[in-house]
Amino acid sequence: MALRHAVLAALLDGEYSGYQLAKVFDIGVANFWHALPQQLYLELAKLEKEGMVAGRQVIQETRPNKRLFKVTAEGLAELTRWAASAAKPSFIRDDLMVKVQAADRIPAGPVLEQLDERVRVADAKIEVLAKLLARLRGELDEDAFLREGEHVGPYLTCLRGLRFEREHRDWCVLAASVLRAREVACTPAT
Amino acid sequence: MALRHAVLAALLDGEYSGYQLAKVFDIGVANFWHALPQQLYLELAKLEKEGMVAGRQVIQETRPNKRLFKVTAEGLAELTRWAASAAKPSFIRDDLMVKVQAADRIPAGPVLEQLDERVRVADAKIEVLAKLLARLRGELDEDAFLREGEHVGPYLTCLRGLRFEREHRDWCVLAASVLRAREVACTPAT
DNA sequence: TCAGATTAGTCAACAATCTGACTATAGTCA
DNA sequence: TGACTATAGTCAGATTGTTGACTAATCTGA
Repeated sequence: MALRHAVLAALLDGEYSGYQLAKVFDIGVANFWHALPQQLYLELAKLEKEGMVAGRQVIQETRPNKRLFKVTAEGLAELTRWAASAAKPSFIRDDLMVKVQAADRIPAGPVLEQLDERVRVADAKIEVLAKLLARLRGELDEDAFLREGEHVGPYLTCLRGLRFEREHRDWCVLAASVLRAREVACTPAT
Repeated sequence: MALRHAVLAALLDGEYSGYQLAKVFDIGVANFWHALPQQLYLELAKLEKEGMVAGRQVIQETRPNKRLFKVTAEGLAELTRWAASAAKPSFIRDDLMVKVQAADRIPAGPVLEQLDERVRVADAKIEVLAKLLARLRGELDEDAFLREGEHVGPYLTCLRGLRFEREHRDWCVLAASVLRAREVACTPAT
């Protein structure tokens, strides 16, 4: 039950509507906690009922109205309490790695295509994250920001996301080249 | 519904009982697909009912009896079919990253302790994975194994696991040192 | 002007996962 | 002898997460 805490942590950045939160989640928080918009709306509703977040209606003329949420003192207390309790070990789920695990027993072709596609997706993600980090840093260089910048938390987690994507990308390139070389070695007639 | 495929991929290695599979999962497959023993037993039962795996009873005298499972032709076909369908994007869940995200708004002390603990856990995991890779490699060096070795799939996925752990470790060290430096800078009286 | 995208959000049904307790037998160590 | 660990596996119940459809307004481009 840590989605609630991921939501609270994301809302520390400022006031967001459910819709905006979904966007923010997708580029930032999704690096360590993936969630669908539906989950977020539901979780925000629960958190509001429990007094962890406070919502306020914003009437808009050119857009549908929305409700902005911010973390209450109680929400911050809950986050603090939770942060002090033991963390569960991290875990990854990755279909593609399952496929690579089996790649020397099943046709490698489709897996190779998916590895290539992943490289493209990772490259795009790397670009987005690099830009986001530059924006968070502002005028400062990385060392200075880590020493003195505001909101170093989101910066650190995005940095982890960036490094993860780079590693992931490099591994996909390696795996694809290894499997490709072996495919050629096995079926020289193709 | 990819746990079934992770189980099939793991069983390609050889015949395992549910209990053994749980062990194998924990060190190898858990790098990209985490599952509890209960899930595995359940999934094996389902897969057997559908003819994807075949179980055979092994009577033991010094241990409780067990059932060993292997992938059937039908199971391999299902795995092949699935491997050719589109992979979902990978996702991570990590409590500790959520805590770091919030670390500049809540007391950082407990988070720092957990980061240190993570470094220890990651170091242990790195050692286990390095040994596992050396065992899989046998006499060959890495390049040679990737070119000619048998079962390159599990090798590649373990390699990804090792790299992930190293990155994770390094990031935890960085995050802890950044947060620690800032804590000292903020509260010089402590 | 009409289709499609964007903003903003909701709901129900279903599938997957986790928690925690449970049964057994055999081996080890003090 | 009694406690603890390892092997081997099962079950029910609760929580979480996913799928897919739905409402409704406005804005954008062909």
